[in-house]
Amino acid sequence: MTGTRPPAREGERAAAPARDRRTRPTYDPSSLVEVAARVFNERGYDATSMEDLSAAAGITKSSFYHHVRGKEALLRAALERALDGLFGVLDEPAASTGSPLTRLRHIVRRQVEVLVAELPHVTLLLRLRGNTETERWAMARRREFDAAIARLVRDASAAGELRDGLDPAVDARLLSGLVNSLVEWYRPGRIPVDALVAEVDRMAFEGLLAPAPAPKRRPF
Amino acid sequence: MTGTRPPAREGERAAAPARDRRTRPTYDPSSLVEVAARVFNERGYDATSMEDLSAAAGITKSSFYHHVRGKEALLRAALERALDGLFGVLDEPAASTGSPLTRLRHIVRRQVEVLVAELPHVTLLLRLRGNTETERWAMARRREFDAAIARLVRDASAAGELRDGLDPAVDARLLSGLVNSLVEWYRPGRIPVDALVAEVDRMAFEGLLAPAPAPKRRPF
DNA sequence: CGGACAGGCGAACGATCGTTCGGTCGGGCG
DNA sequence: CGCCCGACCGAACGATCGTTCGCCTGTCCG
Repeated sequence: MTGTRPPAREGERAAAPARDRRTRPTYDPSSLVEVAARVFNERGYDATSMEDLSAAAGITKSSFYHHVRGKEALLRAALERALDGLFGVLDEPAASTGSPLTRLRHIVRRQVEVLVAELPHVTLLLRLRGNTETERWAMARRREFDAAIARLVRDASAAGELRDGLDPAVDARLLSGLVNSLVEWYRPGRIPVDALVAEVDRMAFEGLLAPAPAPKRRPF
Repeated sequence: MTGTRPPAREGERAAAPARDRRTRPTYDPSSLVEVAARVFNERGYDATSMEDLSAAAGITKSSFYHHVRGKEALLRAALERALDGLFGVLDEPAASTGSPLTRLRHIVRRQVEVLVAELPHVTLLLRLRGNTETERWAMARRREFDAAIARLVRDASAAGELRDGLDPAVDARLLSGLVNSLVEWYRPGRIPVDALVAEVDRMAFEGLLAPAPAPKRRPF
């Protein structure tokens, strides 16, 4: 990191609890994970120093180590939260009842909601490069999730519920890519979550195009 | 980088030209940029050391500096190549003739082709965090490109060429996200480029769903 | 009142980072 | 031949990294 640092937004330090000091649980582990995930996403995991993290929490680097085992432990905690959210969707009853297409659409819609609810943690998950054992573990779990989606797309295609002439393997990738790309631009509060869910669902399954005025297909 | 390194694939060093040494232009700048872009993508820019880069080129770190100004210069060169490819699409005649929808579809299809042709460089561009001045410059240029897409989506929507009830701003983001997500999984040779282009186009504009057997809309 | 203790701090550790420097080697050319 | 110069290298630079250590300070409990 010889490079000049980004502007380092105002009040970044203010993330610390507003307790006027010297009251009991100043920093609980889970709130520190949240702070860490946010800074990891701003700078990238590798470019984030423990100094950056402790400063964002409002204490010095050495104090920070009283609450946290290390940098990689913070990463793992954040990634677990993301993965728990995603796999939780697969465990819902609606994820395994009905036609493949019905289940797929339900999972996609819920996946969008989890992405928004756990935005920093899922963002972190989607940007891993696999440099440490922790990262490779999380990437493997993420691949399992994607594989579940891919299986559903394949089943829906086999059941004739998807457009003809498409490659289910490619479409599964594109579908995941479409959903996951949310983390690159969505910020809470800009648009309501249910509107976002509807927009993603319609684009993925119905496309952007206006319906043809006089459909040539299946003329009767 | 305290973490254990990824397996470091076989023959990574073999990227160096097979010249049996001591012949003239052993390493030209542009091939080194290519090597660097590849390693940057594998490890992430910040996690990549000059040692990693020089080893991938087959020479020592100090020798590497005879061919290259520095780490950030390599990044800039790679990013320029990506941006030149993308903006080149906007300059094509077909990008400014015809209806907004026609122009949009052409740009999207060409954008996919550029992504594939310049896969490592565009991948690098899409993963920037903005830690250095070079990164922030490239991110700004990338935003200009995305803004051009967003403008076309808005125009197509205003012309009634897109499905009703959609938010053009959101759809532009989703469309870019869909296309850009290619860099996360596409590898050359797996599927032909034109098949990929067709698949992206159909998913984005027509959706995954099979057409309804008896269309209720516009019954005559 | 006193000792335990958690929270916080400055200073320092070994490692690794990007970069520089001085020097060796060997083919091309006057 | 002798000189030059580009390719290459080992060693070292200051900076910064993640992590540890010893110490101080207030608070709570017995």
